[in-house]
Amino acid sequence: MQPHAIDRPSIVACIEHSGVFRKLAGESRERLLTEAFVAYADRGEVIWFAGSESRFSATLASGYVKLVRTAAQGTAVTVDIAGPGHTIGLLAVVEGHSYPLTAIAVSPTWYLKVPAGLMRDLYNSDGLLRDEVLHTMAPRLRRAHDMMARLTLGKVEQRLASVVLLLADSFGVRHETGTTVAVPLTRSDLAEMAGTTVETTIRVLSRWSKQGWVEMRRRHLTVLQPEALLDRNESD
Amino acid sequence: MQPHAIDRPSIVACIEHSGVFRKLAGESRERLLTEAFVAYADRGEVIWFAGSESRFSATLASGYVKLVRTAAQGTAVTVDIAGPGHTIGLLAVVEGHSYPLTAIAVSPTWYLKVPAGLMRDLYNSDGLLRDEVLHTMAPRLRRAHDMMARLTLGKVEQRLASVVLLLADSFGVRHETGTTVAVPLTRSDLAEMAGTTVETTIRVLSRWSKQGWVEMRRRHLTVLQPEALLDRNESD
DNA sequence: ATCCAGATATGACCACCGTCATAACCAGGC
DNA sequence: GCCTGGTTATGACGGTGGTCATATCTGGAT
Repeated sequence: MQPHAIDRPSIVACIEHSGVFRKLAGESRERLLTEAFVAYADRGEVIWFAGSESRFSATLASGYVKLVRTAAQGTAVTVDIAGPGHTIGLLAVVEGHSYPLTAIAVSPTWYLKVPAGLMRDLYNSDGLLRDEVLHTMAPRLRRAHDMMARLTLGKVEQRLASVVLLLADSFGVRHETGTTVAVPLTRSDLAEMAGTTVETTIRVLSRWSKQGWVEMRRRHLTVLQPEALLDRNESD
Repeated sequence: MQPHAIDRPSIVACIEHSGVFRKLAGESRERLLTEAFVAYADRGEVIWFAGSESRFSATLASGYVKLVRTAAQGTAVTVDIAGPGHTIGLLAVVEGHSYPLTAIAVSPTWYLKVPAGLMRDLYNSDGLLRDEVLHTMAPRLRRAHDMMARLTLGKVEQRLASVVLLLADSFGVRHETGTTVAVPLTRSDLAEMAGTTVETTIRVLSRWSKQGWVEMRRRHLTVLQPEALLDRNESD
């Protein structure tokens, strides 16, 4: 059907690639296998809206999801990105709150849908899972603080450099010439993350492109000289 | 000695006011009482530096602490503020990492110093404590995402309004005329949080003051008309 | 094939705000 | 008392980057 869509993964495959569920065994694993199910979201599709009741968590098997905060006027800010192996909506489900952020697929995405009730049971009964949950939260909090710092301080070009480097670091595929960001993000997405406009983002990126620091194709970004981008942060 | 310093609290008092330790009982509580100890930090004193090995967590009894990220050039950004009852350094200690942020007291502060070894023992043995840790992390992550969004989007005045409202919300003391922020923050501190300069912060605040929206004394800020500040976010 | 929406690209204008300079003010130390 | 360092305050100037306008390019749908 969808030319770019990867084949539907099995539940076992979802579990095996997941940071949170991988080590799970015994009855917990059994329940996951029977009560959780695989779902699909197309590019641009909303998996859940901020403010809605949390009914399930999503463990990504393939594809990428952006977590967006929408302000009153409609302006949106992407505060985090999740990729294969990551689980989103975990805190909301465990704590019984509504989702704080809107989750939108940025590429065709297969994921494991774990109902809230099941997730809460597993969390309460399985000590191992609790540890794993904490271990996934810690880096996210650190990343959030990190980005906060980078976003507040400095000029737009530095902020964009930070965003691009973070993306290359978190979701980069390395090859001889450089590192390609695996997430198919538009300039508009990047702008949302760096807190600037599409126009400025385009301007900065094409400047970098002319310098030979990055290479761009539609929705694809390759970092050729990360040092050059790093320099953009230090200077000034 | 210090005229502004509040009297040294007892260990029991620290535990009772703490979100994390309050419910602790039995052996866990015993160990806390014998192995943890009360410490003091003066205004401006560094409790720990980012990057240093995490040797203890700090549970605040009185006073306020800012958590700061320092960039390469020396510019600092305040990413979070902790008040009485809050525990900081928890994740670093439990996960065995070094502190990700620098902790600086913004007012005379009494706190409970819990050694890393003890904290890890308690965390591993006491299921209740694990839950509490997660419950303290969740709002912090949400707050971080919230601030990220507010900081990226919009003009400086809006960002400052967000910061001030958040402070009034988290640490405000309400009385007839308005809400006073209990944390003794300088304009420079506010600037660090909003990602702007001291000068701009002063200009904006004195504009608000002339409008009668806020009232200022040295290191003290009272919000008189929160709606007016909220409007600053919506408009434009 | 054609059409269309979304993505990419570039230019002109000017408001906002960061930088620098200068000064008054306040608290604490001696 | 005086002096010192931190905080608050205000003005002038210039550049960054947001806004608007316009145009081309690409991929997917029919």
